[in-house]
Amino acid sequence: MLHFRSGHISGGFRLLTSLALKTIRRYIHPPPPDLIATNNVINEHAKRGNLHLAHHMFAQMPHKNIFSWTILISGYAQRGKLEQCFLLFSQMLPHHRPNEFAYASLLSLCDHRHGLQVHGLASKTGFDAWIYVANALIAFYWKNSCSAGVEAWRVFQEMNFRNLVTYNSMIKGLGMQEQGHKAMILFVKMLSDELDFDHATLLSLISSLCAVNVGSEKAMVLLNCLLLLHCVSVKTGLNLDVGVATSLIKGYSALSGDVGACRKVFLETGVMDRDIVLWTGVMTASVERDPARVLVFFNQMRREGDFYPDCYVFTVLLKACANLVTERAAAAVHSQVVRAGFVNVVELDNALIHAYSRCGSIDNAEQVFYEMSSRDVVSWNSILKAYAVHGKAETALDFFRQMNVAPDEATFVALLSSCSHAGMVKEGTNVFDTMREKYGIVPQLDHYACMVDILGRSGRLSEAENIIRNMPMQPDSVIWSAFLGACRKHGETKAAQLASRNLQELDPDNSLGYVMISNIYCSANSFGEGDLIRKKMDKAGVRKEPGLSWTEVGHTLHEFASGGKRHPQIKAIRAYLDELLRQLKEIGYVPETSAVLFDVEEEHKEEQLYLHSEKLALVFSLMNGGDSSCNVIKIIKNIRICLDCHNFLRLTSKLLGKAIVVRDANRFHHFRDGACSCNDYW
DNA sequence: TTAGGGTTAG
Repeated sequence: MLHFRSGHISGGFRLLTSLALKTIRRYIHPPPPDLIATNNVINEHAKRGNLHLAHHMFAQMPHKNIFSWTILISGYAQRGKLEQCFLLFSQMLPHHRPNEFAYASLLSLCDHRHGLQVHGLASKTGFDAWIYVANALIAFYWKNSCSAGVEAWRVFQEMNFRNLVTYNSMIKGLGMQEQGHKAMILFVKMLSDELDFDHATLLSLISSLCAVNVGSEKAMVLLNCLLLLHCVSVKTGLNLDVGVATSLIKGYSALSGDVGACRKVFLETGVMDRDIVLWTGVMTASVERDPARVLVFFNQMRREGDFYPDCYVFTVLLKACANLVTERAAAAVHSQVVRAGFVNVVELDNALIHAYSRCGSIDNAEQVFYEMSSRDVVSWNSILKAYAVHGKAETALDFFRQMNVAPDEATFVALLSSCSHAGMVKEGTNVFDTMREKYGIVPQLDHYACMVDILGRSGRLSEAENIIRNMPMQPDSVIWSAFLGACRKHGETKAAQLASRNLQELDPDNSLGYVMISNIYCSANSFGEGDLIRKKMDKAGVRKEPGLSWTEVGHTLHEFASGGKRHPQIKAIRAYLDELLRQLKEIGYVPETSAVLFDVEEEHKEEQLYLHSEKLALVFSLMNGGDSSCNVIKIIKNIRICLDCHNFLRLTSKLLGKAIVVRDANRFHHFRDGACSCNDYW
């Protein structure tokens, strides 16, 4: 079928005439059967990626026709071999006029410069009006667009005839440029043009919705679009297509975080249809909210299908291990990665650095980083972030000086949080200035939050407040909670009231805005006012996150709640704890009763302190021989560690000569010989 | 023979 752009009618007509003549000639003088047979064999080899063999056969051919050349060019194009494609294309020119497939193949892998040359040549020969070439031009311009797709729109608008691929390419391109709402509008136009859509249309549309970077109001609109597209896919049966199902899973995960909806889409696919991409999609959807489920899915995938995990699967698995904070699982995945032969895969190594760091093993994270043959900005940011949360700010700053790739926004978040964890005001301020002046990176909310934390916690509250007042965007809840934390540390009740009010307004479900100010009042013995705040919080239906700790003994992760009433071994734990406390008191432990913020008698305050979840977890680990796989006792805690528990763990490490690592909500504390890596600044 | 689903720095 031929189609012409306006203004190219005469060129198109000449082309039509010449092609018609060629067709007639081919009819009168058909190519010999052996030529067709050889072309077919070369095509098979090229499609399967046996390009050496295909090229060898091509070179041996005494007579080649346009198909022989085009088949090989397409084969190289599909494997991304730009140089070979161009070489073949130019070698073909003296013998044959390139056809639309040659142009389209070439365009599919062109960079901007080469693509413009191909477009120029196609225009000269009139081939740019052919729908195959025009569609390929649309895809090319979206991929290489520097102007939000202006050129792609121009090609689209100048086409007299558009088909399914035209619309699919436009929708895909709009998605790539984060214009999902426009993709939906185009989909409606496509329907009004009475064009049928297919699985690729839905797939691109759904993906385009996830790519839009919007606030919460627009997220609702996008979620409604997703629900609509889900209905359309069910109605047409396209939800059974494995690609559509994968994009639906990603859509629900990104726009609603509804793990149940993701699982439902997954279960609707046929067991035999499931491929590794679908499995990766459903695992990724669970990795933040239900990381344990990722491991369940992984085992199910191995049982159900003949799949060998690839880099993507391993990367998601490692993220699940990081979120589960189990070094044993991370190390097991690491050994599988090595056995599967994945070496020097930068994304995988980055995920390993992150997983080891989050599981408390900075040494292993460091080792992975050292052994990488090439590192990208994520690798550097991952190790810098690791040093930040493990309290190694000097090392982070030193590594930054050695960084041989351009830093980005995340680099400076890592550096500023290093300084904030270590209380390094001068260095932090210097990093903040350098980022703007030397690297031209405009500070975002995260950077301002770090600066408020650095200045506020060091006691420079008025400077921190100035940052909040003068920042170019509206401060968010993270900024106010950093400021509120600083106010609590320095007993600044008045400033805390302001921060608390803002926090309650910006994040009404967050208990922090209530709990912190209530604690400030209680610390100042204003129990009445503290109680009032708690009542206000209850009335608003906001619940304080209960203090929980976890420790791994044997192969099981044990959970402890503050008070430990529900733990089956609580009697034995308390007996062990009493003896430990007696010995600790002998070496100078004094219960920090100011850490108990209720209006109760002193002796009851002590009693409450002793039952904090991390103390129970530590005792349980000691009673059961700790984690026998390593010499370190590791405890994970969901909220910030209190002053008394910090003292208790510091002295226990001295008394028993044991290393203890605690990860609280903010960072890691490495206790050894009576000292903590945070230098008691947290 | 053009388009078309999954990964890493919270």
